[in-house]
Amino acid sequence: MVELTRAFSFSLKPTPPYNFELTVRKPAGWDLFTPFEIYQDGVLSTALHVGDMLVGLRLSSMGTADRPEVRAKLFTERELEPTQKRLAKQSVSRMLGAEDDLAEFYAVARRDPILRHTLEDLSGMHDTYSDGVFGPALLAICLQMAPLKRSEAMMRSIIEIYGEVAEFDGKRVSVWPLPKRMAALEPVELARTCRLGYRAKRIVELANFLVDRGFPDMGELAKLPPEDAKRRLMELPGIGDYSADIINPRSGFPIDVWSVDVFGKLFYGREPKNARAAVERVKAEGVRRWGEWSWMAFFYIAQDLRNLSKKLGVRLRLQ
DNA sequence: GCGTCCAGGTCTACC
DNA sequence: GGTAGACCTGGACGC
Repeated sequence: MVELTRAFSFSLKPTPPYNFELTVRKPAGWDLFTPFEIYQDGVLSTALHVGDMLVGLRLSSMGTADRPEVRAKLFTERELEPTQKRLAKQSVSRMLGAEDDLAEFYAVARRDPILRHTLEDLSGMHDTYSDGVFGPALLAICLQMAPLKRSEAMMRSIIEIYGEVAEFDGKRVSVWPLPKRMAALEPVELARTCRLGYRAKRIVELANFLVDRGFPDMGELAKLPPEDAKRRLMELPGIGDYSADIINPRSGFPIDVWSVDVFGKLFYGREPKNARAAVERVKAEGVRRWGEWSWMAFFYIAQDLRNLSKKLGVRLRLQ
């Protein structure tokens, strides 16, 4: 456990519309940074690594979706220099999607027969990002070839056994481990302790790749053309087309055997008979329809399945 | 209770 | 360059 006793506060003025609650607590249950974060009375207590530094974060909203203001208190083990504080504030702003302008996507969505329904429910929901690729990559690997329940169990085990616990503001929050911690493990041990099966070997190889060769963080990846960022991500051990689409910031259309049913039904009115065989076809149709906004379309639809089922009169498989 | 199937993919050997 | 087959595990399902 790491006690984070130093703190500084700041506020962010995100680009409106910005709905704080929808952004930090996604309707489909996607975590902001860790499954162990705590949301109570409009306040999110979470923790993460910024670079190699463990930080705690207390987030709340002081504004509205149209005039947003996010109050943040950042906790660290040691006092930060002014420059470090400025960089940390920039990182938090980027990770919360505070600088992303939704206007162009919303213009596309309002004209789209499927997406327009999601705007009624999710207006102001921004996509969020982690700092490094290791956490999202672990998530993607745990999602491979497993029911969601089992994927969640694997992720929780990794964090509980090998992650760090941040203690700050009277709370304890467990976070994803850093690559250097996982690189030192024996795959057999990791597989046994976290019930990871063949994924353990891939995770250790991935950790060693990141430690030995380095890799751009999410901010650097976001500056690359999306196809270049995806190519870089697919160089990582255990990361293929689907996983790269999950990790790639602001890009991708990650169709798998679950989402192929959902989007098959939305596009063609029925679930494909052979889900695996239909992945490429459904993915191509999504990219054809939504182009550069494919990821945002996927993101908004995935968060709104229950409402879309009612509004469109189709039965969509929930997550 | 037991056997079989398959799930929010990726990698490798083989052609 | 394309593709079948292997890969951990555990819940669901049929019998």
